[in-house]
Amino acid sequence: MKYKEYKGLDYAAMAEEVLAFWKEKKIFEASIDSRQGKPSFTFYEGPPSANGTPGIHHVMARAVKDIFCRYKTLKGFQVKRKGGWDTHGLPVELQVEKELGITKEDIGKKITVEEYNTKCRETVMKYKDQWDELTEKMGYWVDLDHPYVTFDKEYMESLWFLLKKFHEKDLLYKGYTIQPYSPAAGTGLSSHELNQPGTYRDVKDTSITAQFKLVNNEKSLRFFDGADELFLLAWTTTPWTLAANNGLAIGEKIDYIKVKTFNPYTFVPSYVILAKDRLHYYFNNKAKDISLEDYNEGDKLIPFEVVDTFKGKELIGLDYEQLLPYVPLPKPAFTVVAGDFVTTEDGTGIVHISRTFGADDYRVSVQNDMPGVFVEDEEGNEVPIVDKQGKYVKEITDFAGMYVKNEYYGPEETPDKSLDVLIAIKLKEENRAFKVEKYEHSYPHCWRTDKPILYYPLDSWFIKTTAFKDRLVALNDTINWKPASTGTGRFGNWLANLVDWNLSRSRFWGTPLPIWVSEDRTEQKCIGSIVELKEEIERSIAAGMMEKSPYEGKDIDLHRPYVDDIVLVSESGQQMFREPDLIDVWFDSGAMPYAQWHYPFENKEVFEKSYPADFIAEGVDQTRGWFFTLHAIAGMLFDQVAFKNVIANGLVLSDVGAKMSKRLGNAVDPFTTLDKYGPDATRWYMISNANPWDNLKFNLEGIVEVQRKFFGTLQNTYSFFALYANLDGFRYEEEGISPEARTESDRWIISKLNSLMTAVDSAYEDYEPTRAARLIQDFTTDDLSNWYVRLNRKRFWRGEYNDDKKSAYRTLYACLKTIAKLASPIAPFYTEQLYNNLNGVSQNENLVSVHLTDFPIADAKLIDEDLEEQMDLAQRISSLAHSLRKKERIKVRQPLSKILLPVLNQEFKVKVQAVAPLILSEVNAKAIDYLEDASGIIVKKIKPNFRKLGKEYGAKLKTIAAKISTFGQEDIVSIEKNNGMDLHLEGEVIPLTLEDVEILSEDIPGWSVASEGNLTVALDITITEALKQEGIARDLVNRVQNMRKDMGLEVQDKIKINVEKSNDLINGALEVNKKYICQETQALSLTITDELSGGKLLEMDEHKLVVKIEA
RNA sequence: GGGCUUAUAGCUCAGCUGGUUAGAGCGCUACACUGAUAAUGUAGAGGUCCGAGGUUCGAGUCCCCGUAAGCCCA
Repeated sequence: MKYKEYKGLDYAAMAEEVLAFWKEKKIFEASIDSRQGKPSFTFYEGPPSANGTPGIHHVMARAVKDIFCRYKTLKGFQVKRKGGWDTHGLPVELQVEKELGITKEDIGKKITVEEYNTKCRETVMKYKDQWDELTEKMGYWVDLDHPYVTFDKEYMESLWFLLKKFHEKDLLYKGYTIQPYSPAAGTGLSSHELNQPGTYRDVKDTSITAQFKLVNNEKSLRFFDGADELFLLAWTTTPWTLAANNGLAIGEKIDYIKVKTFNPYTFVPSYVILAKDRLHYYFNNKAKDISLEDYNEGDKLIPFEVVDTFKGKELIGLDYEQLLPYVPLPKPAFTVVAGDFVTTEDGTGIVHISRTFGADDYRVSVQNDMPGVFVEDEEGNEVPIVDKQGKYVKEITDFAGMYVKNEYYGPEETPDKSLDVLIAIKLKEENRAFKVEKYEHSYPHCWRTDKPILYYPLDSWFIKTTAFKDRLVALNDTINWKPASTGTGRFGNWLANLVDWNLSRSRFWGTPLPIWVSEDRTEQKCIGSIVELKEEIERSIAAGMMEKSPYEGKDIDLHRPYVDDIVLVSESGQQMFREPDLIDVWFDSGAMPYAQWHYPFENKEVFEKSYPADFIAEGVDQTRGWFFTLHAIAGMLFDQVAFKNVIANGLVLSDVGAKMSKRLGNAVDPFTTLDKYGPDATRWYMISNANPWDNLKFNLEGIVEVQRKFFGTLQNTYSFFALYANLDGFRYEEEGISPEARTESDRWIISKLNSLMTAVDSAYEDYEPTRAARLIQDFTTDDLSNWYVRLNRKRFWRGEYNDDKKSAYRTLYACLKTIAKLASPIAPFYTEQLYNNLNGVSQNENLVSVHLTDFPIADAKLIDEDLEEQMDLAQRISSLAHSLRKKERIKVRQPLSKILLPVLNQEFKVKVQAVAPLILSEVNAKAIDYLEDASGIIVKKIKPNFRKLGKEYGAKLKTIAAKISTFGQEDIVSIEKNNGMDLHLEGEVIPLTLEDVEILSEDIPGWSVASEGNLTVALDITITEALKQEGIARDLVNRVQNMRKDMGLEVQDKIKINVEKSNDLINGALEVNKKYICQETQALSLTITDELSGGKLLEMDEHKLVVKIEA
């Protein structure tokens, strides 16, 4: 059996083969089964939605997931991973509506809810095949045969179970949110509906800048400062909300001013407060020089004087009087609070807050506990001061029954003066209006009725997440976030500013809220299982509430419309109807740890074993989505984290850093990419190029580079091994020399390899895949290929199959096999092939797949740091010598007699001596001449040790450094001899030790030198006759080798060389180096003849030579 | 508007707790090597480390204020 040899490698085709192999041998299954009984490592798959096609960023996200599942498998864990599908939600509904050419309006009219939902169910899996194909092709191992599907009855039953738990704990309650609402249509609008083109229109509304009168008390004393009355100016384009004002918001960092002026309508002298930046808008600059005394009532120009300036922060907590006191409110209403939404782009920099009619307003009111303006309706329910038709309630006595927008009136009924205008007049009369004007702005309109919408409080069900805020924060602190900043920053801040989770959605395709409420709304029932639902239906039928169950004669389906038809009976015997909302789809996905196992109805043990997750990974855009809902449900119901480690990966952008989108046409198709470059290079590129949490500027050239640089080099190295191993019949059978007894370079690469194992292991362990990939890549290209193989090539193809050769094979074999294992989580296909190519011949591991192996464990005995350091020296010295050759224009093939190397200490010399043969062969020189200190020809340089001196002397460092730089050779010698020196500086004595300075050799007089850091190298460039001849011999070897290749000879084929007699130098060179030439070229003989016919004329520098080769 | 992240060579990225010539790969140019060869080595060109302040003997690194880009929230 031979190691497989390749002529070029098609990575994509290779991946196909490996894929077929995995399938046939069921390797994925085996990777789990073989870990039976071992500790489990739990991974949760965040469910994708299959109603869209997968993109290249999914390859990224899934590569990250796959890497750690594979790694943990290698580490001996059993890693079960269930696939899943997210199936509910608005995107599905929208797609169905698009396909059917209908709108939400038509549901229940042109199409029944049942038909609609059936269509949703079909549509949501539309691209499942593509997703499965991508999963398979990219090598993402996840159980696709038993996925969880969020629309499954069992899955939804688990959701109901969880919702009931929230309900039992009194954490599920009904409140309201401020939503776009169309009074004309009598319905709320989704943000999606609001984003339809044409919704926002420019309209002219009456805007009012109102004067809110500050209460003069201890808190506000500093601002009054002599004023009788002091007003905060706040601007609104919806004056009808002023009657519902409950607070004023300012920007903490904004500068505000107090201005002495006159009210333009009542001419009353007034003090007003507004943002400094807005002064020019409210006061005419032409009036700035007019004195307040010169003002006469009715003057067009109103004088003003800025009398005070302060930061917004100082205004927080001030009390003011209610502007339109129709409905009284308790404190802390009518207080100044901070709002992060306040700007000075328009208005006064002070914003009127109405908890019932604005989303920002609602939020800031809740944060500051400010109540909103509500009244009671006939049934005793709290309602806002505008009813659902858009009319003021009776409590607003002056305007009761008026529509708040003139557009809501019928064509004949529209009053001349709109409510906004009437309010403006009222405020002007009361000296409470500072400016009234028509203002043109963009305002959303209802797409059904064309009339303006209101922001209005609508019923919503909430989960009381705020009750668990502290606990959720504390639990989050125990989670290992990658990157950490997402956990502390983005996610941490989100938790710190947590508001209750709004669960309600007014939709059709989703999990219905399992809450039934009695007619008088005093009784509630939350259903937590199918069994319970069935029992309640029975009870209801028995009580005569329903004639028959909607499920009679068919399977239970918890979707709409069936649940809507269920009328239950309350304890007191009332009818109970289901709350019409669906729940937020994020609850679906956040509940997957439980629902994927149909917990608690089935699989209790499985669930308990796999909870919480050890690891999850998704895009950072999931912070407020999946990451949060997982965390909230786990924290609130189970007092647990849902996941212990999480990678929040960044986005995949186009090569110029723009967002990829199908619309812009810059989206990269994952399938063509995988087909063209293969999955390994694609994955390796994505992981090695940048950390997954950084955004990736996706560049196909980057994949090409990875393919060439990493996979090409690795494949070359393997091919090299395979070529010679096959020739020599190496099969890893014979006992070789133990690793400890091998050559320097063998021991060095083995040491490096063992260091690599530890480093890569800890990189994976720390969830740093990029670090792991780069470590493996650097080892492969730099250490293994460019140094070890290059320097040891001859050992593989020259001479007998002896111990040294066997050692070389064993060493290279071990390196390649270990790389296969270390890299297998990232590049599962190529490494599989590499592993099986190696192990398939040697059979020294009884396994059929790299993915069934154990992660390599470093042998500390084989790590030799001194040796690694020595080799580092060898590399640096060689590199310097090469640069000298370059400078002197002497090619490497020309041997030189010696390298000169200054040695400042014996330790250094010993290290270099250990690797001297390598250096000599690398730079083609005969010897190293160590220039000892004593030789006296080395010129030294001294540098202060800034790090050490800086700590000790601080500011004096500058003068010390200046002094040191003046030192000559004698000073340096003296410091070395006396282990230091006392520096005399401005009367001070500074004891300088050897550690305080760095001494290095700089120059060797009379030689051409090269220096780098503390290394200096010189080259003896005298070329003797013997050296010259040797150079000629090497030139000939080179030419002959080329001719052999041109003739198509195999490596092991023997030849005869005939050379035509030339000048003495060349003839001599050939004679002297005959043996060498023959050995290098597999020649049986080298004959010099007087005349040679049919030979080839070779040009070697200035020499010419006729040569003929016979096979 | 708020929160978070990023900004270093033409491109993609390193640069640990602050330490004195800021690195690598790719690309470009030149030279070399040669039975791994569509590989490889050496060298060269290429940098206001996004900008302005500050702390410090010393700042790519720490602090502050900006600018630009991205994401989430509003």
